[in-house]
Amino acid sequence: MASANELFASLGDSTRRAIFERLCRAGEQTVWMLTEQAGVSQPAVSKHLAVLKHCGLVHDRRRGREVHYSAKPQALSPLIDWMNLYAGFWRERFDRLEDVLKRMDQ
Amino acid sequence: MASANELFASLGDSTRRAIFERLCRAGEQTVWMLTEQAGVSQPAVSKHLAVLKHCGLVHDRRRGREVHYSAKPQALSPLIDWMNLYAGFWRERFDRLEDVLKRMDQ
DNA sequence: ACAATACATAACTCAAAAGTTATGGATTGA
DNA sequence: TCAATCCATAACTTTTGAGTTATGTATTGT
Repeated sequence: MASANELFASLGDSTRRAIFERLCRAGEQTVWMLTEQAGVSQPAVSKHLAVLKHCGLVHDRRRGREVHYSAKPQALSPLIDWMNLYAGFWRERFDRLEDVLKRMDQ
Repeated sequence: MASANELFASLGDSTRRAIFERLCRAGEQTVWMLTEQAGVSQPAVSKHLAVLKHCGLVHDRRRGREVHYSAKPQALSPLIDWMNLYAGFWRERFDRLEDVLKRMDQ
């Protein structure tokens, strides 16, 4: 499980976060599909994906010469924990979110 | 209100996040108190505080020649919204999958 | 008034990382 | 088998930003 530190650093880059968001919204995507809309070169996208993969935010599935990436939002849970700790005020909103994440673990 | 982008970038630096965490835990602190435990120089701390202030994560209160900084965790709310959004996408798909599985049982 | 303290800003250095092009390995289709 | 495609890695360049030292601006105490 990645640390909150790694997760914040990972999602701190806007290009990388856009890739993660697209995987969340549009589901599984090949590297080429991601490259088409990322605004950067294919190697740049591959490097971002490697970073995301390193902290568990994405999963890759090889099919022939294509590699399909998908989001793993469960990996966000250390961030949820961090927020829970430092933003106690917003308890109610967190409780709903925690339920979601618990179901994700199963 | 700062964007999720700015917040992620702000908290992506570990020194800066340590400062924010200390303000959350220990309450109001002067720049000097923060410098003593930050492991970096006073100007570095001031710059981090400026970044945190720019996205609303801290508030400063001048008292004579001291400046007291305090955390404003409410500023984290765009991050909470972001998490709710992207964990929510996952939940939707989970629900759809559940529906599919239920129909398969029948 | 003057020295000392607290902080911010300026100017700069330097390292990390985001980007590039070039290339290699694996797979598919002809 | 051979050209084309998909992706990753290597090598390199460039930019960003975190750190430094030096200095400026208030404010306090004597």
